[in-house]
Amino acid sequence: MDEYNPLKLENQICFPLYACAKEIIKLYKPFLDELDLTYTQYITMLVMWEYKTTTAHELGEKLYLDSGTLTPMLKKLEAKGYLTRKRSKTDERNLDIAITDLGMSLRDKATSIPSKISKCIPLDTNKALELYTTLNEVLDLLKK
Amino acid sequence: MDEYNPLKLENQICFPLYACAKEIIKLYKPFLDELDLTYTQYITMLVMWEYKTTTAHELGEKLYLDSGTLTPMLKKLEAKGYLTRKRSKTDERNLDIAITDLGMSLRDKATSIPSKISKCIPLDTNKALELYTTLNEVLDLLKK
DNA sequence: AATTATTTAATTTTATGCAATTAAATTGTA
DNA sequence: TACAATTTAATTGCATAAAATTAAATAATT
Repeated sequence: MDEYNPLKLENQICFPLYACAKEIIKLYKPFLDELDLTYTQYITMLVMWEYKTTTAHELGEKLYLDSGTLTPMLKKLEAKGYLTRKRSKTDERNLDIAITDLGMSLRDKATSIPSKISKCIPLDTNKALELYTTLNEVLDLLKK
Repeated sequence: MDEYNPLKLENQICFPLYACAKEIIKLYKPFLDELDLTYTQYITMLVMWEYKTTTAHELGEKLYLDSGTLTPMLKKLEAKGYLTRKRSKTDERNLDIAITDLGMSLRDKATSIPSKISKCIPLDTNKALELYTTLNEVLDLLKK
């Protein structure tokens, strides 16, 4: 019997998380291709569909992304006509982001994605619920 | 009471996974900096410490990485003197990877990392065990 | 009012990550 | 033996991702 080896790939908490995240994001690809969105653009649109307006800073906090990733990506979404970027009137350091009608109309095409993805993931509903509850908890606690 | 909205960020299975993976990999940064390894280089060394020799192809399968990511990274690890890259004698399409003594000596410095990381992650041992058991199961099932 | 500190987006650099293509080697088959 | 199909690493192009730096604007302090 081998001794427990903490340096084994599968015994580290990071690796299954890392690999699983990549593999599951890959599942979204064919569906997102139909919407001409990359994965990061998709999660950005998820926030925009829900809140309609926000700031670059707030988006970064919600998505765990910094301006180095956000800035060029938001410019692309603006170029596609899905949102607008505008300096805030009250504090010009802030960048206000607002969804457009075109961006809002994309939402209908996206509603079917979550259920399609669920079918591709080999986890029963309870296990899946438990999984993302745990992960959301960890995320929350890591923030502090 | 709001209706359940599957398009909410936190209700998608992908997002907590994606964000959690990123945040947790970030925790490794200070420890890996001491070893002059990036995260992907670290998980590559985890495999090398365990198996000593392998091929580029096998590494890709274990780490869920393709040659576009592996090739330049393996060259960097070779440049640091931690491993060697050599065409296989029996099949020159294969690239044999072998750990060096210098690479092997790195292992001692890495043994303390997993326990240090565990202390940074707000999850009790059982919950953590359950988490990566579930994730490893999903990974396994996704392969089929 | 002037100066300093803070906040924020943008920029730069380095490292993944992945799809698509290429090129070399091997295998299978007629 | 030839030749087509397959396998594999390498290359290319594009999109993140994160750290470090820069620059602009605002807030705080004296």
